[in-house]
Amino acid sequence: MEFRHGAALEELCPVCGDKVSGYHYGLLTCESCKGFFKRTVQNNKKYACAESRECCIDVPQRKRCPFCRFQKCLHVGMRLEAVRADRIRGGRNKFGPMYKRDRALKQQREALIQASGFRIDSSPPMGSSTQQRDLTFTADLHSVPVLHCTPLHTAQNHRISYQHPSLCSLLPPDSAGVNQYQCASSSNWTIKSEHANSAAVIYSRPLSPRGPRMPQLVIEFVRCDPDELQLQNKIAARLLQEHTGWEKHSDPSNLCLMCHMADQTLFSIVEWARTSIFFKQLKVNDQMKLLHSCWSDLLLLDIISRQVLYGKEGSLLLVTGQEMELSDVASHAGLTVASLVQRGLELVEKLHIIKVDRQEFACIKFIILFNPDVKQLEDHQFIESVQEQAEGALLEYTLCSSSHLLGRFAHLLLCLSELRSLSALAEDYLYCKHLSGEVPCNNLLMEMLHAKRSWA
DNA sequence: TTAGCCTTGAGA
DNA sequence: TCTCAAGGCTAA
Repeated sequence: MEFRHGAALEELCPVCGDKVSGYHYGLLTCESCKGFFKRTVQNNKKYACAESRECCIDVPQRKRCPFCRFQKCLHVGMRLEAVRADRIRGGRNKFGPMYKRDRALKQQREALIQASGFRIDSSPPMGSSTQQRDLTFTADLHSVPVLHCTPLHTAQNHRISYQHPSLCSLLPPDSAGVNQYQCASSSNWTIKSEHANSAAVIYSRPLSPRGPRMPQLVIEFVRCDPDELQLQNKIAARLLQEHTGWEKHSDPSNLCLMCHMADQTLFSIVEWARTSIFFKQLKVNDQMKLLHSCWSDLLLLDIISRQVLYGKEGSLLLVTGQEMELSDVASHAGLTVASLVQRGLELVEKLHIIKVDRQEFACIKFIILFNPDVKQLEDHQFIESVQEQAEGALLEYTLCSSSHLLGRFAHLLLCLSELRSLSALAEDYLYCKHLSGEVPCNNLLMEMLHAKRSWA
C-alpha cells in the first residue's frame, strides 16, 4: 500500500495550527514555524515573554510572543539537534527512520478508518482543541502544589521551574455530572453512553462489504491512543529539560534515568486515561483508585507493545524512540533485572508470534484499566460493565481476525496474566530500590508506588 | 523579523 | 532518478 504524502500534509501544525508543509526538525510543522525554529536555534536567540508565559500561539498571534512560540516548539517536540551546527545543506538526517515510522503509523490509522468506514480525526491538530488540552496539561504542570522542584534550563537558558504534579492534580475535576458521551460520525454512527449505574452497550458496525467487521468499540479504543511520534517527541523533550537540570549536580545512574523515563511515560498514561472514553465519566476518586491499582501493568504493557509493534530483535525500543542493545542491558543488570528482562522478552516473543496488533493492545489497555476488583469503587457496576464490553470487543475482534475461534482470545488473556505477574515483580524490585535510596523520590512513579502499598 | 519559495544533496 | 528535509534567500 502506498503512503500518500499528501495525507500528512492535510494535518495542522502542532505549534500554531497552520498548514503543515512537511517534517521539520522532528515532526510535521508549517513552513513558518520551521523557519522560526531554525532562526532561533541557529542564531541562539533569547526572547522574553511580556505576559505570564502562557501566550496563545495560533496563526494570527504567533508573531506576538516568540518566547512562548519557541517554548511551544520545544514542548510539542521539535528537536534542537536537528538544526545543523555546520549549516551544510541537503541530504538526510538521523530522523529519517523516525519519520518513516510515523508515516507508517499514520498510514495504518488511515487504513483502519477506511476499513471501518468511520472517520477518525487522525492525530488531532494541536492547534485545535487538542492543542488547548495540551496547553492546559502543561499549565497544570506549573500550577499544582509543589512536590518536587528543580530549576531547569531550556536550550535557550531560560530558567523555568518544573513542578512535579501529583496524580490528583493531573486528573480533572469530577465529571460525574457529564454522564452522557456522544459522538456523531460521518457514517451515521452515533455512539451514546448514558450511564447511571451501567454503561450502555455500544453496538458494532454491521458487516462491511469490504472486509471483516470492526467492532465499533475497538475503533473508539484505538482513537483514544496517543500519536506515537508526538508522544516520543514530548517525552524526549521533557527528559532533555530534566537532564539539563541534572548536569550541574550529578551524573544519574542508569536505573535513575530509566525511572525518569518511566515517570514521564506514566504522565502520558494518565493523560491517555483521563481523556479516554468511559474513564472521563468516572468520579475522580474512582479514577485515582483505578490508576493506582493498574499503573504498573499499563506501564509494562506500554513497553511491551512498543517492542512487539515496532521493536527490532536484539534491541530494546525506548519510549523516546532510542534503541538500547539488549546485550548492554544484560551486562549492566543484576540477577533480578536480568530475570525480569528475560521473562519480558519471552512475553514479547509470544505476542510477536501471534502478531498482536494495535487494536488488540488498545482493548487490553481498557481491560486492565477498568478493573472491577479494585476495592471501594463508587461506580463498581459501571466499571465492571466497561471491562465486560472491552473483553467483548476484543473477543469479537479476534474472532473476526483469526480462524482459531476462542484460541487467540484465550491466548491473549493468558499473556495478560503473565504481564500482571511481571509488573508485580517489577514493582517489588522498584520498591526495594526506593527503600535503599537508589531511585529518585518525589515523582509520580513513587506516588503510585506508595499509593498502591498504602491501601493494599 | 517573518514566511514563502528556492537550492542542495544523502538516501531510497 | 526521485524524494524530501535540511539551509538559504528575499520581499513584505
